[in-house]
Amino acid sequence: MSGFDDIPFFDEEPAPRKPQPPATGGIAARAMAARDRQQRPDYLSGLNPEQAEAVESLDGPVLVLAGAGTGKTRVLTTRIAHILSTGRAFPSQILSVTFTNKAAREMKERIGVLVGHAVEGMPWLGTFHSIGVKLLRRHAELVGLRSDFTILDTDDVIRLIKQIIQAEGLDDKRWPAKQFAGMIDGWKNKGLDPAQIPEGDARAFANGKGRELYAAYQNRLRTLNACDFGDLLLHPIRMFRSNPDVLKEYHDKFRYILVDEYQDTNTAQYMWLRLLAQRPKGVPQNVCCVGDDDQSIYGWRGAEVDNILRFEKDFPGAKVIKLERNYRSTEHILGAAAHLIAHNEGRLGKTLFTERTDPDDEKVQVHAAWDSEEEARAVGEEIEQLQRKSHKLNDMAILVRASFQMREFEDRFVTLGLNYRVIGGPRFYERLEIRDAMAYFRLVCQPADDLAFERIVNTPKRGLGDTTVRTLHDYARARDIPMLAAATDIIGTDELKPKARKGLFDVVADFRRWQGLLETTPHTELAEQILDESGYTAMWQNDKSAEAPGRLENLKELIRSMEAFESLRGFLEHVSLVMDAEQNENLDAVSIMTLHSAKGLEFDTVFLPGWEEGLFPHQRALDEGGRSGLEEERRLAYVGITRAKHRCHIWFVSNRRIHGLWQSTLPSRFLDELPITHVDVAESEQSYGGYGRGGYGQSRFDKADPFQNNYSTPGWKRAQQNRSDATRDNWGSRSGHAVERIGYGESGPRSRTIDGELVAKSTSTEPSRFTVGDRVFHMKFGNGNISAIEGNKLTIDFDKAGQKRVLDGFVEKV
DNA sequence: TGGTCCTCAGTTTTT
DNA sequence: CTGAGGACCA
Repeated sequence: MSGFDDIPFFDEEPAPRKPQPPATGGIAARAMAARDRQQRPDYLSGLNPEQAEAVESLDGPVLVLAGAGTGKTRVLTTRIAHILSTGRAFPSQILSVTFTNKAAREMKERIGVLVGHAVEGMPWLGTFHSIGVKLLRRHAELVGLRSDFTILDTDDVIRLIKQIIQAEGLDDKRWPAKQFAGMIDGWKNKGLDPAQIPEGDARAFANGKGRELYAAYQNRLRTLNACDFGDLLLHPIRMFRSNPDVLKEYHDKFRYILVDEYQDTNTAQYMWLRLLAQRPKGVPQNVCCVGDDDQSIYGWRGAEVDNILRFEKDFPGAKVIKLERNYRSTEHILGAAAHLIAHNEGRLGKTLFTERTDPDDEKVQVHAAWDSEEEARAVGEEIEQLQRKSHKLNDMAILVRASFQMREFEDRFVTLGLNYRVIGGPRFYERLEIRDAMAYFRLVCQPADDLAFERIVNTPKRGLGDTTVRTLHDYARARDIPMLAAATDIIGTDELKPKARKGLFDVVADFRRWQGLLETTPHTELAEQILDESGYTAMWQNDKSAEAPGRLENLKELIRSMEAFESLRGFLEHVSLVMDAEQNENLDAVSIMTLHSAKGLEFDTVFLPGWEEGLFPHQRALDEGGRSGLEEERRLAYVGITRAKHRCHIWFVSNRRIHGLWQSTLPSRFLDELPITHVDVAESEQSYGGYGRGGYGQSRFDKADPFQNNYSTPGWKRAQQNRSDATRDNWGSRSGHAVERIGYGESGPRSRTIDGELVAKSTSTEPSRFTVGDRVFHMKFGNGNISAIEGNKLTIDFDKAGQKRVLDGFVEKV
């Protein structure tokens, strides 16, 4: 390597004020390094020995196995600061990859703080995808694109695929575009071209046309000058493979490579990294990957834990550093988490420990509730109690397995007047009105963006229905021109009816005018003008529906958020990659989110509701993922527990409403995998009965608490047995215990209570043992009369609880 | 073209 | 039970 100034890139920073980076391994470098070791700079002083080693091992491959709360981000950022301040590389010579924009943003901030003075940029710190875009914009022509290609999001992709399926003369109902989009995504995650996909996969869709459709889709993307998210990884890989000279430029350029959350990389990302990390024999591969195999929870979307497990083979001579000293949680929380995760096989094996022990630290609490309503109520009460002891709501979080669980908490918090915020719900940029507006902007910047054209050509209504659009589409395809251009042509002919022609004429004129203003008018102003002149704003102003005002407000917000950008183009690029909008952090509120979105976060108090078989671990994970599915669920549980700093409260319920029907549930097997030494079973003052309090009968907890005798009540033991049985057929065994009785009615069908589908199907043909008008008793709702029967689903008018629908296994004739 | 009815499905999510 | 998406009719 001769240096950096002969690398022909123009966006790199000018000559540094700091010391010149000497050639690696040079005498000066070693002297400087020695000096730095003697006078350890500030930023190194707070590190523990393992962290310091991870930061200072700069030559050769390094794998940092960073357990939860062990200072992973700190190591990464300090390592970069160290590289910079020892003059080993310029910011532009460090490639640093994260998975989310948020992680990238945080790293930039923290590096800035560490280095003190302004570090220009870190132009190559970003997500795999944003770095992919950057590479592609420079070398687009090498993969058959123009550098102004557009990036399609999921919605665009689905619409495009739908068109392709229809164009093939296939029934798009039988072969849903969404499903195929998922398949393509899966293939791209694995780095597969149409030619490379497995024969079985190719046959599985559309009577064996899978491969053909995938190829057609790629062709279509190329004509549209567009990429989907997968292409942002695959195109650079293709480009590097077929242009070794270009790859070499980047080899010379990137002196250090860092990868965050390595356990989440998929095969394509892995190939990408391998390519960039290649070095001639004898040249050290300065790759540093940071991750935690125990926190790999994205297998279902293509992440390969294997990548991290295989690191030492992939990068010979790699140094592996484990960070196990935890700075986040109490010993009880760590003890519980460690014991749980130890049930997984195929781990690299870390055990977190902490040096702080405080006898006042609370153990992990396990609570039982009668049903999910009570669960929400009780959690709400706990939160209020903590609040009274002046704990901040911001320090509390409810982490659920599936988003439908959020609703009951939200309902409850609304009635309590408790502030909450839902993290991860539908996103700002995915809203209808925002996407419409964006389509207008896209088409102004990108006249060839047919998907944008089709989206808004008749929004607001301009009398341009399906027929017109199809005519335009065919016209454009036949001549291989964009649809907007086709529209321009076609209005000069008499191919359209006068009404459509007029409408189209106006649209074309509008866009031509806006395009003309692109360079001269400030972009926020132009954006507003576009929305007004197109009639889009008016469309919502005239809309009387309840959402309309909100939508208008969102449009204003959209314009406002554009102010931070220099141009419409810059804004569009940002949005296509960064779909998140910032949350209001000033409000003190409880966070509600899924376990998946909680990864990387921490809270003083964490509530983990819904620890029941079938929900957590999720039935589908077990059915589809088998053993590895179960292990991933267990890692998810591990992630959940390790989010907590001081208090971790786990809940399970006996009855949960699934698809509108009340079903009885069994405690999660994960509860049994917690160590009793670090866990307390919460004894609650209040009745677990909920409705039962009023005298409909006793809650099962009045008689038997499943936690008595260290989790060894007969019911629970039996539940354990049933679960571990390979055959799911022995549901007949039962005793007088309440748990059993609820789930498997005396003479009811032999069906699994957790799995709603099985229950529903297995009985649909059998005649019901009940008839309308029967007087029945239900454990939760008490007495009532049957008013309707559908298969095994009963509609019952309860005396006190009102009308409910329940499964027949839950009630008895009186 | 717009609204209403019906059917169907129903984990997790980033880019 | 809910929400989405499609079919169907005015």
